[in-house]
Order: sequence, then C-alpha cells, then structure tokens
Amino acid sequence: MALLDSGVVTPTELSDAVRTCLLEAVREREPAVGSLTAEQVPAQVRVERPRSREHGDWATNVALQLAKKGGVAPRDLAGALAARLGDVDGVASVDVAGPGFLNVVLSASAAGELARTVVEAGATYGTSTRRAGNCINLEFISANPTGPVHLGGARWGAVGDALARVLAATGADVVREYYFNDHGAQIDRFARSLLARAHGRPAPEDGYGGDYVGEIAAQVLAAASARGEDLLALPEPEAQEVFRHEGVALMFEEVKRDLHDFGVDFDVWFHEDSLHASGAVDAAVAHLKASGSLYEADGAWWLRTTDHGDDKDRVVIKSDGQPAYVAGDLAYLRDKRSRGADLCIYMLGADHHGYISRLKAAAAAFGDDPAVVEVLIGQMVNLVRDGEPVRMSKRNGTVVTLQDLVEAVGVDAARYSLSRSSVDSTIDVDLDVLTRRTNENPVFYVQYAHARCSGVARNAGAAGVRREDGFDPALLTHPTEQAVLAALGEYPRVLEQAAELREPHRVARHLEVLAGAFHKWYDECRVAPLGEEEVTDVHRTRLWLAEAVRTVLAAGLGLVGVSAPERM
RNA sequence: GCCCCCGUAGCUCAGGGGAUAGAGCACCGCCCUCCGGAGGCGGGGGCGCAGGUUCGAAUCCUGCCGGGGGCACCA
Repeated sequence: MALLDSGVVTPTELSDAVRTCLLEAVREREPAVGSLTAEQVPAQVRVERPRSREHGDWATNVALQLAKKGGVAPRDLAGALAARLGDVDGVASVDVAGPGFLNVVLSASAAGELARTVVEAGATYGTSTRRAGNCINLEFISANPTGPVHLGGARWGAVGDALARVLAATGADVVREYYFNDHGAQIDRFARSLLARAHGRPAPEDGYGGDYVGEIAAQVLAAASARGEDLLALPEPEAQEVFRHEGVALMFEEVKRDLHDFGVDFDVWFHEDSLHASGAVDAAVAHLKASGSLYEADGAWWLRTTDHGDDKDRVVIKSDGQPAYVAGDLAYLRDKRSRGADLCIYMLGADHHGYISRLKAAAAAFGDDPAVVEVLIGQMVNLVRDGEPVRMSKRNGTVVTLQDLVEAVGVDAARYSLSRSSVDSTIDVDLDVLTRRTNENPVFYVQYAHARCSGVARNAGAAGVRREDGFDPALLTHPTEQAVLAALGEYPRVLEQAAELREPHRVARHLEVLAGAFHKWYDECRVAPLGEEEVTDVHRTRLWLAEAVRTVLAAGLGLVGVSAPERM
C-alpha cells in the first residue's frame, strides 16, 4: 500500500485510494459490501469536484453505483468506505451525504501539495502513457486541391491538430495525414477553369470561378513563358494538361503554406493519384475479389456497405471497368494499415457522413475489426456578417478562406475560437466581431491569465521571493486558492477525457475554468509582498501556486495550438 | 421517404445519469492607497414538447415539432 502511505494529493490518487478501499472491503468480506466481487469494482473510480463546496473537496458516487450489484443499501456501503478512507493519509474527513455520496475533505497541506506536484512535473503534468504503443493515424481536412483552404477546413485543421496533440500527450504515436484528392473529375474541371481563365473566358458552367483561379492561371502562364513556352498557342487539350499538373501543384503548395502558417503541419501528405499510379488500387480490388469480399452484379463489383448501416451497397468497380471513388478509399485504408496504424481516425465534414458505413465496410472487407476505423463527423461553420449569413462557396468567389480568417483575427484567436466548441455543434463565426478585435474572444481571457502569472512571477522575483526558499502547502487555505487547486487537480482527467472522447475542446474549456479561478485568486491574494513587507512562506508558497497555474495554462494552450504570451 | 448533427439565459456556446444547470458577450449596480481593470463582486433572466428507463435525466430510449447537412456505376 505504498500509495496510501505516501498520502493523497491529487484527485487521481484519491480515486485510486477509494478503489483500494473498496477492494480491501471486498476481500475482507465486510457485510456492507454484500455480494460485491473484486471484478465488479471499476478500474477507475470517478472522483469529481462537487459543485457546491459544502460537499467537500472531492466527491464520488461509487457507493450509489455499486450498491445494487452487491445487494446492499448505498448508504451502508458508503459508510463502510468512509471509515476506511478516513484513515488514508491526507484525507481530513469523509462524509456520507444524500443517497450515498462520499464527500471527501483533504487536509490543507495535502491539497496544497498539488502546487508543488504540478511545478515539478512541469509540462508533463497531466500527460500520461496510457496510449503508449498505440499508433493512431489521424486524417483531417483533406480538401480538394481545387481552391484555397476555406473556413470549414480551418475548423478541421484547428480541431484535428489539437486532437493530435491531445492524443500524443496521452502517449499515442500519432500520424497526421492529409489526403490529397488529385485524381478525379473535379481536377478536370479545375484544369478547364484555369485554361478558360488564361484565355480570358469565363469559367465553365461546372467549373471554379474564384479570383484565385485567375491568379493560379497567371502563375502557370508566367512559369511557362519563363521556359520559353506559350501555353495559349498550344492546342487546348495539351495546354489543359499543363494547367492540370502545374495548377494543382501550385494549389497544393498554397494549401500547405496556409496550413503551416496556421500552425498545422502534416506528417504525411498523401496523393490519391499515387494509389492509382502505383497499382495499389488494382491490387486492393484484386485482393478483395479473391477473398470474396466483393460481389458482382449488373456488370459492376460491389462492397457490402449495408452490413455497416448503409441504405444500399456501393460500387467499387463500375460496369465500364473503371474504379469508382470508393476503390481509392479501400486501397488507402489498406495502405494506412500497412504503415502500422492500429487505429485510423477520419475527421470528415457533415456532408460526408455517408462515408462512415463505407469506411467501416472497407475495414471489414480486409478482415479487420471495423473498430480500427473511427469516423468523426464535424458540423459546419456558418459565417455571419452584419448579422446575415454569408454563403460559402468555392464557385461564386465569395469563399472565405483560412487566410482571410487569419488575416482578420490572427492565428491564436482563430484557432482558439474554432477549437473551443464541440464539433457536433454548428458554430457561427461572426466576421465583424472577429475583425473588430474586441475581447469577445475568450482566448484573450486565457492568454491574459498566463501573462498575469508571468507578471506576478516577475514582480515577486524582483521583490526577493524565491520558490526554493520555502513551500508550506498548509498556507494555501483561501477559498480562491482551493478553487485554483481544484482546477489544477482536474486537469489530468480533463486531458484524458478529451483524448478518449476525441473532444479537444474540453481542454480549452477547462483552461477557461482555470483562468477564471486564477483571476479571482489574483484579486484576493497577493504573491509579491506589499511595500516593505517582509517576505514569508506565504509569498513563496503562492509563487509556487502561480507557477503551477502558468504551467498548466501554457501546456493547455499548447495543446490547442495557441501561444502562451509572457506579456501582452 | 431514409440517414447524421443540433435545439440549454437576449446572443454565442459549455455541461460524456448525480446534489442548488454554467461561462463569455449584452443589460443594471458596485470595486483602483499597493503584483497589469484585457480583471473582480452583485443582479435579472434558460434545459423545444410529450412519454419511458432509473433511487436520480439537460444527459439514455421512443415519438412529435423546429433548424442544419446528406442520400450517384460523381469525385
């Protein structure tokens, strides 16, 4: 029982202690646990900060949840647990409340010790190795290279990158991947649009009409001219091929550059075309035909997507012998798996939700558990200007791009505002509000808290307060200090939850909670001595707390890809 | 017709069954003798509707009503 000997400081440790007490009570066949077995004790006992401080520092409802399994009264079970838990070092008191809640109060020194724990852990506080050895392929954005990254892409970029960081912080080996759809008919349309623009004609009916088309066309023309070629003099089919290759390449570079400037970099930029060129598509299809995973009907080959919730099966090889789009997905999934991915996460827009069954079916066709494919569907971003919705469209040229957004509000505000909401929600982005650079964006609130922590440390240091001269956790007794400690203590669980649920916005929201607790504390408790006041352990200990807050804010902001300024 | 997401405060959004549902903005009233007022304190206001499961539902299930997005041998 090394754990209990060393005492309880963090809610995580308390959770383990509660579990240990439960297991002991079970092993000793204490009457209050009834028929409960060790197997029925959950691996993780959930410990939460109660809403009301009257309910202690931390609370758990395990007794309520396990009582029925053991055939006992919740309050009896809670009472037995309370008796054992009360003996744990660092626990000041345990109460049984209401129908069977366990409300725990830590000793002031145990609670305050967390400040030192956090500071000493530094950037690793809250991180874990829970997903060690787990190779996760995370594909996001993957927009067609027929135009600049737009607002939707910006959302997936911000959220996807944050998710990648969150997963990595919990030990996973993450590969960020961008699937570059450079194979299909949309590329033909793009090439025709470039050619038309080069000739000064309007874009084709089914083409792309944004201003960028003209820019790209001009760049292709200029590059050709520098080589001594006149594309406009070439027969149009030949010229179109040049526009296709060079135009797509230029578009691709622009996408890459914009995302890099947004702080989003990919480990793998995957070209759909390469799957066809290398024969990977043919090989994948041949493999599936041979294994009987595809069936033939009406002259085409089909994938049984209906086994995975689709309303009809999907064609893989068309009756003309050409592969359908899904064929590329099949080969691509196989490729990802062959590169070592244990789990393939796809972040797709709401307009692609039909893909879920196809990708699951693809995994099953290769003999994989469909669970190796996980599809996250994100809802749209609505753009608002003057209170009126603005339509997003690549074709009408009014498209709002990632670049526009970054120019208007900066990378930090853009990334933060896009990643602090659940992707299940359609969100409104108001250009006017963001363009005004007001403080309506909570990113300022969090960043300011970080800058304040830094400022406090500077001032305290200048006044001769040094952390190494002392730390007395029992001095952190002010209610605002307890609230700060609580927010710090919850951070590891929030991070794990964000990783497990693939919801990085939980990290951002928790930073807002921590920042709020910090601002209130700042208002009540001084760190630097006042005037000629003597430096005491109160100042030193508070400096530890301020540094702990700064540490977690910096780490959390890093996870959502936002800078943590020391001054603003 | 079928599938997916959403409906929580005036607005934008949090709340993965638990005790009195939160934040920012907006509105009203306060707090600068001292670490940054980009802050803090107080106030008014809310779970679309109806059933069900549960000791307990904003949360899970069903149905309805609203809003958004999808349903190709296109990519």
